[in-house]
Amino acid sequence: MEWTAEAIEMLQALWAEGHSTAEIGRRMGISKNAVVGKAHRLNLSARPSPIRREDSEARAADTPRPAPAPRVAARPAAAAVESAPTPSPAAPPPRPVTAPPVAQVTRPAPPPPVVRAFPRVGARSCCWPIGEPGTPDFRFCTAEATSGRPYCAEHAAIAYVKARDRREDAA
DNA sequence: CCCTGATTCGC
DNA sequence: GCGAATCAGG
Repeated sequence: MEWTAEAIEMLQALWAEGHSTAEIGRRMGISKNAVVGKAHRLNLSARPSPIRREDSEARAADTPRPAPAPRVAARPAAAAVESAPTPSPAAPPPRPVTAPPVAQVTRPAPPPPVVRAFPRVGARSCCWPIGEPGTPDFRFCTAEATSGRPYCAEHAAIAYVKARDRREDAA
């Protein structure tokens, strides 16, 4: 693979659009390894990795436990329905009266409702890039994005390809 | 087995 | 520098 300036820009553009490395590879006709390798070399490796490579033995001795990870539940509406915890049909365990008297003094403050009032989720502009990123005439598509998609209908058709058989397309 | 990204290492 | 092989997790 000859990494021309154009190729690198395309890689960065697709990378910035959030495509997977394999997807970028497909769109550019190269392997995902090439994409990952180049991205790594370009120091733009910033995508959330599914895995964590760290030796667990070295840090086993001193586990500082930096943060208790206060599970901030965001996402108000979407995709929160199906993961609802099943309420146990059995009766709730009666609190034994022998509970330590000072145990419940410090009640954790109830988390404030994280209801972000989204301005309008369904009516944003298409974010399909027009032109070469970094050049003065670079802009984004001004059409209205379809609901739930970052692109307008026209560009969504280009951006989203059929799940199978997407070996090559309009790149 | 499909996917994901990360790292290694011969070239 | 490159990327296939490999690793590691979902």
